[in-house]
Amino acid sequence: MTDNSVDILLVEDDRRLADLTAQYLSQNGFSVAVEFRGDRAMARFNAERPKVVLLDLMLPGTDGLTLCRELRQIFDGPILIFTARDSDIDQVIGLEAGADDYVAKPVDPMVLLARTRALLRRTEKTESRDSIADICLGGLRISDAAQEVWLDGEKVDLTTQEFELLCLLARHAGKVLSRKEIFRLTRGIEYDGLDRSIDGRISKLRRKLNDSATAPTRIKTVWGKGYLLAPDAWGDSV
Amino acid sequence: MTDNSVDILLVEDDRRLADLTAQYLSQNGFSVAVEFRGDRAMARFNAERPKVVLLDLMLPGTDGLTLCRELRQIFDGPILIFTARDSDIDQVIGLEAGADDYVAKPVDPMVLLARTRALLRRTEKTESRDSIADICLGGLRISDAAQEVWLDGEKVDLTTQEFELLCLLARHAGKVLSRKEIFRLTRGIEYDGLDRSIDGRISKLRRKLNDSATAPTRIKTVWGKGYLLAPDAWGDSV
DNA sequence: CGACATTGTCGAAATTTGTAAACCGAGGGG
DNA sequence: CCCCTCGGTTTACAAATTTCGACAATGTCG
Repeated sequence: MTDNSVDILLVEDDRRLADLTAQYLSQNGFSVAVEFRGDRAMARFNAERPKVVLLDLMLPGTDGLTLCRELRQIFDGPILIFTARDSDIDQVIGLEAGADDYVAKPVDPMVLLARTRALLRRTEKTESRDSIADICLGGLRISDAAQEVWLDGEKVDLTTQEFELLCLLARHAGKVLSRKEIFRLTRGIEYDGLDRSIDGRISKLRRKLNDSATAPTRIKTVWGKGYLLAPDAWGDSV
Repeated sequence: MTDNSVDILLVEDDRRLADLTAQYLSQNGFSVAVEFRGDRAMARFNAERPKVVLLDLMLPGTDGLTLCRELRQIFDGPILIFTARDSDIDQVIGLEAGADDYVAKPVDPMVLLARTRALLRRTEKTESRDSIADICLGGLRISDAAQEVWLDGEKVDLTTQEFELLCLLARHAGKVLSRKEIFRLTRGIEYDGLDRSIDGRISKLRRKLNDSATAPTRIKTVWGKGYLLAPDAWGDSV
């Protein structure tokens, strides 16, 4: 899944600084991709799939803060803002925009490295849920390897896309996934805001899993947000 | 939810600064415990079980850095160091010692708050999986995981927003929440002062929970302030 | 008791979702 | 090559949910 992706996406318009920083990070074991323009950053993010994003705020094209908010919609990993704008209120705004850290320029690359490491230390600890054996939730068993799903001992016949969607929801059981995220993670393209294919697939999935839209026990709708797979709310293990 | 534990443990020997900081954090919805001595910090941590630790480095008793490393052995949650020692190398050492963030004194409490929130945002996202205890108040049971509400054994059918609102009130049961706060926490936008959607939702919630506006037993109106969810054993004095 | 501010409730308009039916393109026989 | 099937997408419309303003009811203060 997350194979040929770089570790760090560095969004910075000052090329000399960007090169220096990238070089330092590379020397310390990270693979780095550099993007100079704000308006290309999202596309670049999609292409590179980095673990961390280091973001300058003053960018040609899109504003860095806007970028941060957009990124946050589809990216769970750490975002670090580093910028010349350094007032207290700027920091607060940056952090409220969804950034994990905010450092003022000029910044010693060593500090940037230490902070990046601190962020990764925190996120990598929890992200060990990628390619495991089976996922079991209530009467549901999802075999990732065999691409099969069993419900209360009965095998459920799902199409490829239905299976992908169920897997995705299961891997993030209990968390709401927006259509935007679902689009990105299953098809790698941007959600245009009016596509209904996800809804249709959810509808079919619900039928096959004996679930209903009005009183769902497994796949729940969070109005205005997205869908979520309920974790084992059915009594057994906690 | 974790109940009788505080949100934040503040370890700081300057009492005036500690009080000021603690007060500011309290005003913004966090419960805070303050510890002045480094050598008592570990014991205090065990007693309080906070979600976050804010740590000064210059302390009587144990050194802050040592404390940080020890703490890290038994504590997975966020540790934020804030100190007067501010060289780049100090930062790196602090972060390598296991801290999640490092800010230089003097620091605006607003910034400290924003950074604490950023840290909590990141850890709570992943920790919500195993701490899915239900909230129970009188005959009311709110299951955050399953997004379900039960009243006296009967399941109550709520919409997403109604559920969000009830959850919010329940998490702060006994505390008045202004429309401004409710707006910010449920929709992330500012309250314009004349929108009535909250009131409308409260109205519907009351009906579904068999509560009345004129003689409320659960959702009480605090005139000119906002709403609050009454814990069960309550008369009417506020 | 007014004058004013705040809250309760209703319903129309706008937004979002559920779902069935139409559509489309890629195989797979015949 | 044509026809058929199947998975997948798009369209269309109904249903559900939310927003937001109107207006009555209620509370506060002088």
